[in-house]
Amino acid sequence: MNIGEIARRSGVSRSTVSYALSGKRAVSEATRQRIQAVIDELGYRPNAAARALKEGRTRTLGLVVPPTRRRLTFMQLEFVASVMEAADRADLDLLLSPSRDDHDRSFERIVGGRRVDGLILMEIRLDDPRVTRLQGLRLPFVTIGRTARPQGTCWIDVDYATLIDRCVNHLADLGHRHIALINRSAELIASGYGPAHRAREGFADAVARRGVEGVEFCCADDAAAGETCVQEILRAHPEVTAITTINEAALPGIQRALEDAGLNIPARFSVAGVAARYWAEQFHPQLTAADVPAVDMGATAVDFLVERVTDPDAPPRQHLFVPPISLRNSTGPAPAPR
Amino acid sequence: MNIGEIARRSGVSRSTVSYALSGKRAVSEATRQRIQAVIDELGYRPNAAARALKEGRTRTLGLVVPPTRRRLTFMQLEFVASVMEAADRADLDLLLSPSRDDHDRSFERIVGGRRVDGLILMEIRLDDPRVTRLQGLRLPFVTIGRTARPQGTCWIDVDYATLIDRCVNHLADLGHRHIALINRSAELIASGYGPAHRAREGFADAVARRGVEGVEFCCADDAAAGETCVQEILRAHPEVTAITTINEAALPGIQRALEDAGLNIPARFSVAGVAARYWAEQFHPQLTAADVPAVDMGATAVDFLVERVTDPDAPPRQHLFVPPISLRNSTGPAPAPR
DNA sequence: GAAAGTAGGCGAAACGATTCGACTCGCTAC
DNA sequence: GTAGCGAGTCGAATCGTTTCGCCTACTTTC
Repeated sequence: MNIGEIARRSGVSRSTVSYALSGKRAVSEATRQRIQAVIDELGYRPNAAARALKEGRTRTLGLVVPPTRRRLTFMQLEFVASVMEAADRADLDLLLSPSRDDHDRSFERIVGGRRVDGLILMEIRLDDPRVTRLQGLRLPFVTIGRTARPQGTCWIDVDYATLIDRCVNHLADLGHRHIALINRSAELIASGYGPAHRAREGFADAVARRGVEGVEFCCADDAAAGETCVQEILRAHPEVTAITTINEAALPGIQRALEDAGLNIPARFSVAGVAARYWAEQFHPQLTAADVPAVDMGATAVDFLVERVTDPDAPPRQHLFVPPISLRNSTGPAPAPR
Repeated sequence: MNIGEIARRSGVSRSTVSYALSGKRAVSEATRQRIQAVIDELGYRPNAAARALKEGRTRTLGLVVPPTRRRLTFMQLEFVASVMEAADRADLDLLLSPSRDDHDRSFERIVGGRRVDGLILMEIRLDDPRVTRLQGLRLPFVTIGRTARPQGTCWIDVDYATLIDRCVNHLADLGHRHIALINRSAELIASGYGPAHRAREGFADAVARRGVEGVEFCCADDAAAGETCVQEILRAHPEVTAITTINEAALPGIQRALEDAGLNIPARFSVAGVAARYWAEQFHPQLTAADVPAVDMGATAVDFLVERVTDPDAPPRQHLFVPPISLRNSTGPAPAPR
């Protein structure tokens, strides 16, 4: 069921069929219709491999996701889903690669075998081997998150520093004087994970500027860790009346620990974070949070990448998302000191 | 950077390079090493499109996931992740397609363009157009879930009927006499979604056999729906003392509504469900549930599919997962009637 | 009415791999 | 001494497209 068969049955040459399909040269309306009729009847679609070979492009994008030993966060999940749909809208296929490093098997397969026209990389570290690898290969890519020197590359990112700054300001405005930051895990920070570093910096700056006292805690990405982390905070820093966090996965545990400690939210304790909107709304009370626009981000990443694929010499585009804080029900005035 | 370049630089023909790489014919150790040295130096990897064209197979699997307007459940997410890793282990690439129907663009692209050697289909309906389409095309596939007549096809599924049966039995053993089933959404049931239908049947059979009273409620896949659903149950059926559910996403709302109604779990009310283990453990108290083995399922699906791709004439394999119920802290003896 | 242009079509050469048949050695067996 | 065989290699065909150059008619233009 190839183009030759279509050509034979419609009594024209293979090239005519090709031109009828692509429209790159004139084909008389009569033959075009004849060809189309045969194609419809036989349900022909050009073979992707042959086309890729000839054209030198695969019409496929790659999405490099972190291997799931560490579970995906809701934000990441939403992002993956939105990339999938954006690629679909652009009539591009999406190849998934679970890789953290440039030597991982699937990364090697996809990049070495030239299976994709461009790549979207998630979970970028400040110093990321995949980025340097791809730069050497002149394979277009967009990173979600920035490396330490992001000037020449194409990226989108969430401005965690500013978001945490806003959370701190919001809490300080409400009268809180002792605020804790629940960051991501210590390993993640040690591995140079940008958002965790930038949240840390934003927090330090904000508490300094507002003259409030801030303490930072690292916390693994799950509810149990969130629970023990809050217990630890309450024990070591009983003066703390508000928490801000970028650790989505810890939220259920944070909430539970506060509840168990009898600290009603928001009357006795406030929580303000950065999270996917859906996730923030699952909480009780619903979480005052900067809603990370994962869906927009996915669409933007695909847009940037497509642009880069079609015109590799265009200056790389970059976008920093700074979503506003949605005021919900988890923050309130600081309780009167006892 | 193609095989011809490698051949030129190592002073042999292209075919010799190919044989040196594949080992399908003898190549003297000396030339093999010479070729390998050139390859290592230049970092050559065979072009996937050319290879696919010649070999007639793409070394790629397709995973058809439901479009995300309706959000993926945790179980589905875990499944996708595990398929991704299993494919990677088998040295196969994974193409993602967000399609519900056989006419969806990406389904058409992937299937029509012969981009994959086989497909894994999620969210199978009892009567699914994609299945009939693929059967006509002789393209290997594995379904997650079964159609109404699954005899000739290759599938894996979770035995929701039996699991709900076990939940009901567990609750009945604890003395509960009025049990509610919180099923998935009414639309899903109307569209012929197997798990929801089979849960319904399993529930009906089990309550009949145990002689307890059962009521079934449909519920959309989110916390808010779960909350109102429980409120409705408590209003319309105040005699109910236990809930069983396959609706993962509703769990936070179920829990919250019971809490707000002052019904302590498990002292005053019991909940037993079917859920991803991680999700079940996030609850408070942790949920007594049949832990759906999403990771095993992903690996099995890939195994079955690979087997079918390599030997299309082998009888199609099938597997019904019946995970045991993990007793956690959300079920207890029925409260004494007031 | 010849030159020039255009619409419509065809054939063949790519793209980069794999694989089949054929060829040349050197060795063994009779 | 020659037939047979296996190891090692090469050339050419092939997979299914796209695209370039060329060719033929037919129209237009002066």
